[in-house]
Amino acid sequence: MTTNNLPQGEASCPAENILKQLSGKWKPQIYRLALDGPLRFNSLLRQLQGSNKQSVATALKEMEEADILVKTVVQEKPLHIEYTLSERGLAMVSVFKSMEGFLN
Amino acid sequence: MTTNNLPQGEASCPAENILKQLSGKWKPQIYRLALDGPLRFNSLLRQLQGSNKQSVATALKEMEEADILVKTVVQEKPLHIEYTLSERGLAMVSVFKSMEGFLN
DNA sequence: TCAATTAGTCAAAAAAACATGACTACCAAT
DNA sequence: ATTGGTAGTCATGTTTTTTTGACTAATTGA
Repeated sequence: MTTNNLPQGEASCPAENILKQLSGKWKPQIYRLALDGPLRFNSLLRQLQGSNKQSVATALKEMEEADILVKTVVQEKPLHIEYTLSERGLAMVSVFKSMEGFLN
Repeated sequence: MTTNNLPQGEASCPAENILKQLSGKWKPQIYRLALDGPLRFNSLLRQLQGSNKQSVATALKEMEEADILVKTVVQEKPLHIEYTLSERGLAMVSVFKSMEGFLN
């Protein structure tokens, strides 16, 4: 059992939720790449040096659940999936911008 | 060995460093309490329900190393230690402010 | 001098996060 | 029919983070 039992993913400090949604080994990089355009699984995997399917899949799923990314099935030539920043995800660029002043 | 070998705590994505400095199970709460005034170890421990000495000590040390908190020995009545937000730490309030728009 | 409060450290265990390798399933082209 | 690309899942193992409980050491008040 976890030590503090709060409703559902609710932290005692508001920022905790956002921090969790953005942190982890791959999420910041995924977020950054998503700013440049839609992401595709295998391509992403190749771009994230040292990553692996499992971790990337988990990160994508969590970011989707957190409404940062939106997953779309693209009905085209090779029928594939795209991950794009949601409206909320795009708005979060302000959070990253605010961090840029602290690059020690 | 870690999968990516970059200089020293340098991440491939600038925000990663800041995110690391602020995340962890206790850091956001500690940060928040520090906004209200100087922190003292035992008092902090009591306020952070479900925490433990070790984790709090580690968080404090890391936040000090990241120049978020400053540790001071206070030469007073019961001779104690205080943790206060550094200039940089205080400035980081803007990062937390920017997160407040995303309280899902 | 005894007990409490100050602020921790240390070794070990438990829990959470991350990585590995095998496997699945669909579609398209050869 | 087989190969290769799409996007994953699953069980397992390793690594990192967090917790537990015992211990230390200086200071203070009775």
